[in-house]
Amino acid sequence: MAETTKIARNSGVAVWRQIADEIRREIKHGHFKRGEKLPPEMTLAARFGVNRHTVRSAIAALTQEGVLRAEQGRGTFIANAKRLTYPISKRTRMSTSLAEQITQQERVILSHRIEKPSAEVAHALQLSDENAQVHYFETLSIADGQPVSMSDSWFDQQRFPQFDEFYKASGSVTKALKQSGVEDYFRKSTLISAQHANGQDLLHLKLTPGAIVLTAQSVNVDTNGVPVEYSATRFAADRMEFSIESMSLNEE
Amino acid sequence: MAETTKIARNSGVAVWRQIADEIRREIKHGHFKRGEKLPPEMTLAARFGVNRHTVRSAIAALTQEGVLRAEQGRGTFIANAKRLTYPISKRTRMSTSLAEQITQQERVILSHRIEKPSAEVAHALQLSDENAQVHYFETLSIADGQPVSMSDSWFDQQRFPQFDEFYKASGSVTKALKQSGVEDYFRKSTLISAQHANGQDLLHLKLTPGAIVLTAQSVNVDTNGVPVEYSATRFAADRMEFSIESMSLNEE
DNA sequence: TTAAATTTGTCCGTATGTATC
DNA sequence: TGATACATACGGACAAATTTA
Repeated sequence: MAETTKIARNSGVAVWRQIADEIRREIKHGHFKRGEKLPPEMTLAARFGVNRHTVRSAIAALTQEGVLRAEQGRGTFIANAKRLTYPISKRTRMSTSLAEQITQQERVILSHRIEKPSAEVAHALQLSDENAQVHYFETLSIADGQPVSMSDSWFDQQRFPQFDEFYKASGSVTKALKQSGVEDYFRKSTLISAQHANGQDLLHLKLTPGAIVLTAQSVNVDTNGVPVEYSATRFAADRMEFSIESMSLNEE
Repeated sequence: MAETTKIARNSGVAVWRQIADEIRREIKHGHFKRGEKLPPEMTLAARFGVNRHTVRSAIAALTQEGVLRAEQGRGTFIANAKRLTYPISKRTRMSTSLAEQITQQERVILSHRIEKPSAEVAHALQLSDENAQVHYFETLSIADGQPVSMSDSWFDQQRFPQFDEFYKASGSVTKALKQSGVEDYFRKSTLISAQHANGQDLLHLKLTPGAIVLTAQSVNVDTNGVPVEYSATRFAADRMEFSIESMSLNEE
């Protein structure tokens, strides 16, 4: 309650930054529990003896760091930290890889359409036919009620004409591919990058502006080495990390 | 010059967001070259018919996305995009993996000390001795004059007592390990995550607040499977991506 | 069910500081 | 040294979302 914290004016360090540092320190030292509400902006402004906007700058910085999460009308909350681990291995299956870490998971197909592949997709799926068509799916993965990833995936429509029916019926890529005649498949290559969340990500993954998404672009192939799926999945970076066990990785 | 762009007030979309979207669009459509200076805030404010602070909000959002880069006293510049690809494979060597993509590279040892391993480091290096000591190195990697990664790495000091001398002399982990009796070594596991850059990152990697770092924590083992190096490397996410070729990855 | 209060979000305006040219 | 341009901080007003009475 008391204005115990000293804010140094004209010290070379911006006031908003000092406030952010202090709030971060207090969270770290357990003054707040995860999920708990931070005092309102006006209260903090009074406590630190600054304008509300200065507090807002500090909160904005901490939000961006992933330390806080603000919700209009409700308040500002202490974000929780722990990440799920997603193993990237030859036989990674979305549905089984997280099973041990969570109690409940769900996959929602947001949209599906048949389209002409972009150059990127055609190259990944090795489609040389001028008239090639692909199934395009946009899916959302939810673990324990919280969205963790959004995925764009493409499948050869000529080779798998009924794939969409199978996929929609079973909700499983593995099952749909099996019904389409692909007994088994493997992850061939994965490209990992990170960028800021875009509008779509913010909406579906329930992120705040400034949040980070970890992107994995992967090509899955059948037992003959022919690509069957190309996908680009965007994970909420504060909820997920990737692990690669490479004792039998390629030499090169 | 003319105020051609329409800003819709009370449209449900914040004005600063509309301006950010418009500037992003113009950059994407080539209205500006990479490295070129954006018009001053006041000019943009006049063009869009808004207050300077509203333009600042838009610029802040784009800075955070990595689209722009503001420098006090100089101006705001269009950031450049293209990423280097870092292959994560069983025999990845920092010094050789990027050789084809860049013309010049350098590695600087920022600091070295002998310390007691943290629980995390002891576990990774499988050091059970109570009195274990490790070499700790902080290094900076530079490609074509631009910093790309910062690394913390640890080596068993008891097993490799002269490692620091060898490393400092050769500047190569591979050579220093060889001189220490390790003929060959392999990447055993890698953990990848992404977070916002901290103060150290901002300084050494020359990033702006809000920038993203891609983190790879990896354990390297000798031919007997005994850990020889544990490292945590932070890459500037806008300059690097990871690739994993997994035709011979683990089954599990 | 409604209305008021609370809390965060947006936008404007002004003043001053700091860094660069 | 002065002009330019970004950074910080203050103040006020209203909007939007949620919770409380």
